[in-house]
Amino acid sequence: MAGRAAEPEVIWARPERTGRGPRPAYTRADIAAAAVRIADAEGLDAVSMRRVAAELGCGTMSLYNYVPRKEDLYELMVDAAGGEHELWEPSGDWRADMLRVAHQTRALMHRHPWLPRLMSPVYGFSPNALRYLEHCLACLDPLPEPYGTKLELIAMLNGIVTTYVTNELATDERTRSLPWSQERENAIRIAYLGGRIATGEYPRMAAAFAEDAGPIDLEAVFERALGRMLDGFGPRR
Amino acid sequence: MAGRAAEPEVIWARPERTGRGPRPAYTRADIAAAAVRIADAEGLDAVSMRRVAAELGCGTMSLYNYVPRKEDLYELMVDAAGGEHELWEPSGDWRADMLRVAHQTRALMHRHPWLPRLMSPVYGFSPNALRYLEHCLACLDPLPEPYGTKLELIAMLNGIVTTYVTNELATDERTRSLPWSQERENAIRIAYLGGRIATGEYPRMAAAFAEDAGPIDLEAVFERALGRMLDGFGPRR
DNA sequence: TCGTAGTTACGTACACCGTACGTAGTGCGC
DNA sequence: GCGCACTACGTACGGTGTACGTAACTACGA
Repeated sequence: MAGRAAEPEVIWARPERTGRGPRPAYTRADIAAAAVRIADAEGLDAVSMRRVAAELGCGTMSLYNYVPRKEDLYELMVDAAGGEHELWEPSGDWRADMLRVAHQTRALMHRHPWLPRLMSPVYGFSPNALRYLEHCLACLDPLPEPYGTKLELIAMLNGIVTTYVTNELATDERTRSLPWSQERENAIRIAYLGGRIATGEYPRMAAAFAEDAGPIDLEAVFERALGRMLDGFGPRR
Repeated sequence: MAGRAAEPEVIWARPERTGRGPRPAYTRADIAAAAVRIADAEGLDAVSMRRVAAELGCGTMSLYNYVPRKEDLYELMVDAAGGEHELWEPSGDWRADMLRVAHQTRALMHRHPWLPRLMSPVYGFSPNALRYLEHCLACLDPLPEPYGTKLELIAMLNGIVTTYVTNELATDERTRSLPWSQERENAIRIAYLGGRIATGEYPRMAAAFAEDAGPIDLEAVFERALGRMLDGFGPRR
């Protein structure tokens, strides 16, 4: 009694099972899986404590025995998704390996479109985050730089992937979600933008739109961004 | 009657004033300013339709005359913050100018810590976003690349700034928010991480932490990231 | 072996959220 | 001057996170 002590600790620091009392009906993995299932099928906003509890088949407040705050539920989800990273024996070519990491992360985020929104702090040292980091560092073994630099590289890689995938997803979303037909939405946008540009206040924007290099290949843009970033590291040039 | 047509359009495409009926009591700028004031003082989560209406001194539902959905309120906020960008006559050195842009954006985000969270799609063509883009393009005039490449550069710059500031803010937040004293929180984290590392499963992570190059200088990390990114562009090397 | 303390489970309740809808009043364009 | 499009705003609905109280259960210390 006397108020259960609120625990600010990282969820990974508290043991999943303490030994006292009846054995918990679910594991953290169960809970994470349920939340991920909902988020995949109905979007992140559908993930509420009530909904997850219903998916598990337990009372809403029972969830709070496993997850002190909703934020921690999110951490469980991110970790579960991170577990889908398949790791491999480093090839010896750190550049190729890091490109492969980036593409895998991108695929992961496309499979779980809610991931980017939950990844604001680069990584929270969840079990699978540690596995992932260790793997990246292993891939970077051939790179003659201190670990500090390697961690910077990894952070930057994750940042770029997150940024680009977020953009891709936003574009997808925009074209899919509204039944006001994409053409109508686009027409409105173009009309507005065209009107703005026609004022002559933005000559370079006008030129950029006039340039019109056909439909932009987002995949290629992603590739170029990665390449340029990795060029910034590597053996002293 | 017959249901007011829900309007999916971008808020910037609808005129602020139509001419008919009583003149609106507030301008979009008033509303944006109120929301920004609240977000700055009490955090983004304190920005609710009710709260903003109260700040303005009007009824909650009156806000919906100006802003069809809450999401549009966010757009107003982002645009208002974007208006704080001070633009200058390009120096002729595009690299220096872009660094200056980056630092200014970073400062802006530190002044308005809620900004990164609202900037998921790189930019939504709000009035101030257009001003900003045009200015960046002007700074990039000396760079002999097509506009497509320049836009990629700008997107990447914004992405990196957002990523790094998000990290900085998360760190700040973590150290500030909880009165459980930062030492306690840190101690728990270190203990957990140390325990994990001690298992020997993560030898490179262990080495990375052992490297211990003193307290990390986030500012310097930011600078290096920018430099490396800009190196990826520039005259053919 | 047996209390008892620490857990699990979960229903109820509260304060808050976004916003659909209806109604009343206002002032411009025809 | 009429009518209509607009502003203003109160009420209400279905949702949210979660504090708190209670009952059942089990592993440990005596």
